[in-house]
Amino acid sequence: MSIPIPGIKDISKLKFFYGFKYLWNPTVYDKIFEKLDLTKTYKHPKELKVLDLYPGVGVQSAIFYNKYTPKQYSLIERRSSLYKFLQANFVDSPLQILKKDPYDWTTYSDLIDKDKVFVPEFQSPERINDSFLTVANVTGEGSEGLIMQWLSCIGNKNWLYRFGKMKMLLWMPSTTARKLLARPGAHSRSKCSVVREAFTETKLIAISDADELKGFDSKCLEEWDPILFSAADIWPTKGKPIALVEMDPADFDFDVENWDYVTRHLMILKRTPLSTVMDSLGHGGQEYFNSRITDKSLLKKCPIDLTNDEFVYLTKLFTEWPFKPDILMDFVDMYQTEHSG
DNA sequence: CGAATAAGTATTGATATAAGTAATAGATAATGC
DNA sequence: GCATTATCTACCGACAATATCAATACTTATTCG
Repeated sequence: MSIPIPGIKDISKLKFFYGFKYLWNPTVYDKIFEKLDLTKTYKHPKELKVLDLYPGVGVQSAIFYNKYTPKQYSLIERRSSLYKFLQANFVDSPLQILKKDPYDWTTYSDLIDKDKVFVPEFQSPERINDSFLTVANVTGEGSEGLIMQWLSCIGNKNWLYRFGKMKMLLWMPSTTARKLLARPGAHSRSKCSVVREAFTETKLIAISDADELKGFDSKCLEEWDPILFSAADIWPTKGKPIALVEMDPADFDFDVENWDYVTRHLMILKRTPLSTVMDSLGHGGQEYFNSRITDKSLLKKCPIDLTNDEFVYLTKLFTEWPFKPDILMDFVDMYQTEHSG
């Protein structure tokens, strides 16, 4: 018995979407799931537990369940109009609808540790966890910060990432996807691009506006070959385009705290050559790094041009620096006026 | 030379930065009579 | 049915700073009749 998929007729009656957007067209979902080829990772879908964050109208949730019938499928949806919609559409369905806020850290500790309503299995990081998947829709223009926080959880191996290399399927605004996926030297290369490069293997899977592809690396696009659909396939239709990204945690081995300090401070002056920018890591940094960096061509590069491997190399030099500043003392206080005096 | 064009550069305005989300108002739904 | 109360969503106020980037206006340099 399959779960009925909510149609656009009903979806469009809903008033509030909280600035989020949802793909509703099942045809596009068919293409997406065909492309994702999830059974490659999840050989035994019957053992799979899925956490669905901000499922919204639940079209994807229903299609996913019908396709794979996982062991457990939990939707975390707090916003009342959407929660009610899910309740109404999925009565007596195996989908578990929980009225909790995906933004709150306590939601997860309650779910997993306290109430044990959704308990994922830990798997060692040799491979992608094949019994635990998270899908999320964070397409709200104002919620970009949440994605970035989740990403840093991969680096800290906390939050849901304490259960190993958990794959995440993540809907986000196209502009966010562009920033995340930017390669060295690209216009939108930023700290978060480096974070993504350092901790994950990430692919663009689908996007709601072909024009947006201009902002992505053409070599990568060839490899990803994302599915293009249209604004008419999403609801609400107005607003900025959205993108689906597949994010797998990757192996990394470096001091995350120092690396974070180095990348953050260098990327502030991302178009200034290393030969002159290194003082931003601390007094005397320029002298130190100029003497330590043997490769002259690296000194000519700017932070925006650096790969993560190069950032890791700089981090190594940084940790070896006898006069390096105390990175724990590093809170950038923009509004110093409040405290001086 | 001196006018036309090319190249350089100062000025302005827009956008992104990082990454716990402040607060309060004003509309809608629920309640009570 | 209607007034009152409770609940819910919408307001980017702290980017009250800085760098970069694109567009434009304005100088200076170069070409060539």
